[in-house]
Amino acid sequence: MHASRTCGTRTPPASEGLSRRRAGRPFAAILDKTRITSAALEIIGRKGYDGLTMAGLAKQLEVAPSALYNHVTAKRDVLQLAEDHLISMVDVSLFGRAPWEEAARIWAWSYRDVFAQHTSLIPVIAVLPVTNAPQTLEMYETVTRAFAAAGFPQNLIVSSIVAFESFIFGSAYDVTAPDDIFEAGSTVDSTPHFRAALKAGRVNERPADTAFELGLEALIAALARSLC
Amino acid sequence: MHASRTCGTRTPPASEGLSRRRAGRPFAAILDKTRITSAALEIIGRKGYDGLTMAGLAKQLEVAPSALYNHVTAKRDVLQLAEDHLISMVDVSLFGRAPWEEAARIWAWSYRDVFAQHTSLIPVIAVLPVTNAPQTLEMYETVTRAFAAAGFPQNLIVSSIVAFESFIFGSAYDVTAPDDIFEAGSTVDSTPHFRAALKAGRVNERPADTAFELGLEALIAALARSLC
DNA sequence: ACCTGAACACCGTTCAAGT
DNA sequence: ACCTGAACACCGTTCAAGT
Repeated sequence: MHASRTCGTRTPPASEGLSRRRAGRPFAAILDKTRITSAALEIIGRKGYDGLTMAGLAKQLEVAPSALYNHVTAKRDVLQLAEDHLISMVDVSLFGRAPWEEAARIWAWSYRDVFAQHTSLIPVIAVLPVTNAPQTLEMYETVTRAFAAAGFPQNLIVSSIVAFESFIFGSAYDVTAPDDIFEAGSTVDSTPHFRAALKAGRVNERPADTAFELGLEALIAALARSLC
Repeated sequence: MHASRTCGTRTPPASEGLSRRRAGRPFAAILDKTRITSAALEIIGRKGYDGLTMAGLAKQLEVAPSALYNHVTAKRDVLQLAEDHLISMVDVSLFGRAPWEEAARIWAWSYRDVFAQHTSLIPVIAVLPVTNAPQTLEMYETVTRAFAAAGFPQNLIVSSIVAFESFIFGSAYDVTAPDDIFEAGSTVDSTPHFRAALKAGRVNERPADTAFELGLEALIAALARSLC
């Protein structure tokens, strides 16, 4: 992966011209979607979503920015490629091998954790047609099969998945919230009830986890009822 | 509101120089946060979040772009002002006047509807310290008081509100998803279970509403149990 | 078919200068 | 105190030209 950094001691000769391999044939393709995706993920991991620019991506790939547009039609495409790769990191391994509740629990937690580190992609996935996202489609297939096998009524499966996902995406944002997000800060306290509840609820040093568990277990428990 | 459009037939004299009122005193302030907020909301409503630029905002206010920076430190501030105004449109009127379940239901639906029209502000609110958002703080106070009055254990209130909000924000995105988001489109169908479930679940022409109701009622039902 | 180089039409933000 | 005008350091994207 990303061979351009720290690969041995190779120091690219700055003034020797292009060092790119060229076959005898007219052209050796330099770019493809796979290389673009992994370079994009590398940059996002290192500098965040705001640090991902088409110019920076091109630089990482040692290519002119305009060259990218031979493989993607817009920056949005790059984000969609990254998103689909991210989905493959979600843990669906327990579906079909453990009770439905337990498999859904592991799936939801890992789904949230993956996107908590990439909240900028949430607006992308939320509107992304799965047509262009094979990994995403595969996840839906796996989850659907498990829900059906667990005894869910056929007509409730997609709605249930969407409900889970909505909660997961919203909760992913919550993970990234600053610790002092609820600090009222005013000298005069016009929100005594809220402040008291805030104090009483601070039992965990990871409040986002407490809220996620509460909501997730509520969803699982209520949906499990439509099984029998 | 926004007096600069269609106010009578006033045609501003283009070549007569500044027509801005100036008192005898050194200066008449032209900008303030209120004017900036309402102008921003007007632009967002007309052209969406992507259409909101500092230059466009300045133009709407008949001012140089740099003038804005006397009142806000960055564009983020403008978005936070808009967000706080949006919160005041959420319906909290039933809290304290109706059973907890019913009040929470109305609150959640209106909260989702408001942000479904402004999904671009979700990343803003999710990380916005309430210190700078008086309306948001007021909503939390109202909701907290009602939850406490309904008999919620003090230490669960904030987590419950956060769980609701997470589900609401995620669901707001879902409203904006294109209708064909789940169209697999491939000739060979590698996702038969998912496709079948999709077909069976399409009972409503507003699938986002079906999923939201399912999840919301699950949350309400499960949380109501911690009351008694 | 695929890449380069130059250009276009924007962005948000800063800052000296004015009043 | 608050505004203007000019400038800065970027953006994403297009397109004629090369090979």
